[in-house]
Amino acid sequence: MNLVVSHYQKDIDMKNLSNQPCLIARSLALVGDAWSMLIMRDAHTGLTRFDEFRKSLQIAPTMLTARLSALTEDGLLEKRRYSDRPPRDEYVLTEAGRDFLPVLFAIGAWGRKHRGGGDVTRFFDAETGTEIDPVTIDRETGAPVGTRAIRTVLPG
Amino acid sequence: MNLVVSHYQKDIDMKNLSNQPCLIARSLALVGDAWSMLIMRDAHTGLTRFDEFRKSLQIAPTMLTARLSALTEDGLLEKRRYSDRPPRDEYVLTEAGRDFLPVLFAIGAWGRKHRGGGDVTRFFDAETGTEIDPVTIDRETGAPVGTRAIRTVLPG
DNA sequence: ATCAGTTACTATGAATTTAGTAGTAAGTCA
DNA sequence: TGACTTACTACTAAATTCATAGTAACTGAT
Repeated sequence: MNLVVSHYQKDIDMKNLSNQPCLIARSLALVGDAWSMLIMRDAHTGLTRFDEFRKSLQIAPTMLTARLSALTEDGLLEKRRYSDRPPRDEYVLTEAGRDFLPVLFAIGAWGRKHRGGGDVTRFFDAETGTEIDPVTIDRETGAPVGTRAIRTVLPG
Repeated sequence: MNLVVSHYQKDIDMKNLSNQPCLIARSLALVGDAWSMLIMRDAHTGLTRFDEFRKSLQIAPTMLTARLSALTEDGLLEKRRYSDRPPRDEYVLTEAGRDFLPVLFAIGAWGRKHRGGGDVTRFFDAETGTEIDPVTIDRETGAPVGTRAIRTVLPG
């Protein structure tokens, strides 16, 4: 009985982030936890295999299975067979997964400014050799986000 | 006893994201969960009071207390008394909190591209009236993140 | 003076999620 | 044959999250 009620609520629940008009909430429904973000980070550094993620993150295998499945289901990763015998799959970034990189860099830029210091991992442009300093701007005006007033328009 | 052990582990744990060299991990130690991100989103839309957040997010009060305390402790929000009688506090963004906006917009931009459709909340530049289209670029080269090869340099 | 209403919480216990360890399936390699 | 690899699943314990109810300290209306 409880299960029925709970299941019903889950389907129509206003809190279900995926159905909200706010795109931030919708995105967070998929990657709104640290493990998923860190898996995306590692995928961007080239990791593809279960054990690579497990060793890098020191994550429990049950959690890793759950997150990789969810990210695959949600279209950020793709499961690809790299060996038939023994059967082995790896997880590679999809286009949506690759598009997630700016989010990671924006988070990293915030961390550099507000949680920097000590030994940190740094990123350089491979062509110019300069350190990457990510800024999020509005493509239209070129103004960095946060430097101008914003008008929010709700749907409906 | 359990408390002592658990506290000790928390301080030296290699998994403690706050002490990692990766700035993404360090940041996620503070805001690596959906509630914290959504609170930051709401704070940016002008919400400051406990009940405003609670009603907007439909979050359990225990959770909200915990998140607001953590965000305050971590320097993204500041607790400010707005009434002495009765004693009432509100939570306002600090500079670090305000600097978090680009992260939210980067997440929203990803959502618009990959989870868009239906009714969505939109943002416009108050001056020009054009819709904001966030892009994260490297300040030095001007190249959007993800369009060029990156060299990662680990510390040590 | 009393009583409903507001705001910002805390208390409590149940439900759910996460964590950690061990074990398994399907192989390969020496 | 036996050790090793890889990608998991099973299982239990621990921790977190959730929902609901209740409390503290008022204000403002009758």
